[in-house]
Amino acid sequence: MLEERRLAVLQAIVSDYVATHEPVGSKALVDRHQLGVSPATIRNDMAALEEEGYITAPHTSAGRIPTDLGYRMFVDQIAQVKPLSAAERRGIDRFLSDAVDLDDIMTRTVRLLAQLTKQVAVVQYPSLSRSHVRRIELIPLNEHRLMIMLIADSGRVEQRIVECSVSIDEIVLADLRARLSVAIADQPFSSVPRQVENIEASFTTDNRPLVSAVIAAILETVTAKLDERVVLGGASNLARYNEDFPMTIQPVLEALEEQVVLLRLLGEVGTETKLSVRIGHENEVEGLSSTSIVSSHYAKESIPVASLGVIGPTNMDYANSMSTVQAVAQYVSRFLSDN
Amino acid sequence: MLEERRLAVLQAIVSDYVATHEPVGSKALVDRHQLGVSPATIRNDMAALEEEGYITAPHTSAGRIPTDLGYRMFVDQIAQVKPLSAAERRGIDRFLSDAVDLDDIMTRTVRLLAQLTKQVAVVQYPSLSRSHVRRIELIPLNEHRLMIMLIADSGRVEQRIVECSVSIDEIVLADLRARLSVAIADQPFSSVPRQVENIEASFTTDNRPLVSAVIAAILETVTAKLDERVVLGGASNLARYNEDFPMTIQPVLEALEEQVVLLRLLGEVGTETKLSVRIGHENEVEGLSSTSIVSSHYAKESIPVASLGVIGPTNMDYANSMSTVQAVAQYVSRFLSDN
DNA sequence: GACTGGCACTCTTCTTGCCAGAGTGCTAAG
DNA sequence: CTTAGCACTCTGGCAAGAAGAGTGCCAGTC
Repeated sequence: MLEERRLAVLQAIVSDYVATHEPVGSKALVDRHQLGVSPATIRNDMAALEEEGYITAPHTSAGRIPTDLGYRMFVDQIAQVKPLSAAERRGIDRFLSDAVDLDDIMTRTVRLLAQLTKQVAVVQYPSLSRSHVRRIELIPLNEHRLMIMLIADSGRVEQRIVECSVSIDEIVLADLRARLSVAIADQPFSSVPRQVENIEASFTTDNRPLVSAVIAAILETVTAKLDERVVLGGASNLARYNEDFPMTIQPVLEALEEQVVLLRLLGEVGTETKLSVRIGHENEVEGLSSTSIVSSHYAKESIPVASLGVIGPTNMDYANSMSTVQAVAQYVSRFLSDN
Repeated sequence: MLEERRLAVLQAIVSDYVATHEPVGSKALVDRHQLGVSPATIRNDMAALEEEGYITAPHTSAGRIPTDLGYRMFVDQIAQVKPLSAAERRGIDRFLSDAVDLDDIMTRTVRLLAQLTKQVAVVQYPSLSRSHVRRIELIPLNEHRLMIMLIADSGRVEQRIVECSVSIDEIVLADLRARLSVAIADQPFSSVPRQVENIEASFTTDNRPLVSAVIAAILETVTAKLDERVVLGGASNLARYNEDFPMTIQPVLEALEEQVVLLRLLGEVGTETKLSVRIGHENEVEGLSSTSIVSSHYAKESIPVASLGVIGPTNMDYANSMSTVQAVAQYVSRFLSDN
């Protein structure tokens, strides 16, 4: 009974604080929740909870606010994520189903997330390292320049322009394209370096400059750009939580501009757990120690290909964020797989 | 003499205010600038300037701050934009010359601008309406889907996926591509709708579904996406001017997320004046009435193709912003033309 | 006629002191 | 284990006063 009620108290504190963003006191708690005991009892529980590190008091005579640990406990406790309403699901469905291509899906997803959660949203493009090459094209642009296009089965397209000192021979190019196509089409991107390594040797030395330039560019693309792209949305929602953390908006904005940081935030794709919540200092990126990240993988044909999520203040509405992120991830997965 | 000194006073007020962001009084003015007259004289001039609407006093006994009109006068007065230092120019050159393709140029440019001006930077991709088609490709992806690629002479690439109910015949596709290529290659994008309108008729009815789907997609791309792309950078600089305008950051962030708004901000490309400054309420976008925009066209081979610029508080350092924007625009123009 | 010094006046901002309110911790009793 | 009561502490808001900054105006000077 005791343990049980303490948990209830913690939950009540978190949900009240999340709603009001103000320290919550013992009296307010018994008023707003049916706990069946008096404020004094709650106070004892609160003292215990504070002792254990789940909540803290900003000063002697304010109410309590949850610590990161308290949020963590709260989040872990919500084992079952509450499902979205039918209307919300329909909204998501409608909004995403108008998308015409991958770029469009990504843009719409990020808007959707930002709008539904009122937080900053981040969506990662399907990782090349988890995709297969669908097609490669070499398109001559002029005498000395050509464009390489790599199309992934996820719909993602990478292009790159190659400058070549010698003039480009269309026949050689077609030959090269054919060989490349045989070597890497339908292969995972991760195997591309291995697959192309012998191609250069099969051309005459005359054509080597062109071939090696192309291959170098391909290698660069598949290695450097492997996970690179992310889109960001809803930055204006940051302004709202200025109210609570006046100081912290700058580092957050800075971090958001760094793609690398964003990618780290979304975390490694491939762990089994789908929905992940990182609270406050649990994420090691400096400048974001007072923000929480709720993220999830999304998949194409049941294989996780990338992550998406939202970033907000630690006192955000976890229940809502978690269910929204999960639902959106599911819808995106379905759309990718259907295509 | 009288008129002349008033102008000097206005200039002094603007430059002091821009530097300190605090109302500037008569005493401070004579201390920091060699005006050769006493504070009392300055006060008379200030009263006159206030009368004419160039400056205003936040309250009875604070110094004066420039009005939008005052900034306007100040900006118009700086006819000759001061050139950047050699070191700065070298920095720009070095940073941009590493760019490998158009995307890269755009990304680097926006970073450069944000960094040099400490403001929010916006760069528009070369407008399709000012570009010519260099090449068109139709790439089959599978039985029912193909990708259209339109490559502009500016290096910009637009791609789009087309879904087709009938299965795609490679021979027809090659034929279509050839005809499209003849029709629109080296033509301005604006003429594409006219050039393709008769192509459909030259195919047998069997192939019409495919052909019309492709043509519809092309039309959509060249019309809807004509000026669409912009990149944004340095949003974290917004946080800094939170200090002065605590309330206004939210609408600004919101406006920045709307591409349409950004495009309107950068203004129509094609007017003769290169460097443009819009101050405060001079720009009609709501929510940005306390920001100024310094923008410039950039060109490819002397034909202006798009704009770039910075957005900042009205009390920004105009001299620096103007010279930086101008210099960066020149460099970008050179890079585009050299390629 | 243009400039200057002086002076009264007006505001803001900072500090101080004070009071009310909220919330706690503790103790003693049910 | 729970509850009521009470003393204690801390914040936040408000008012009053002092200091500082800057202006406007007037009378005098070059």
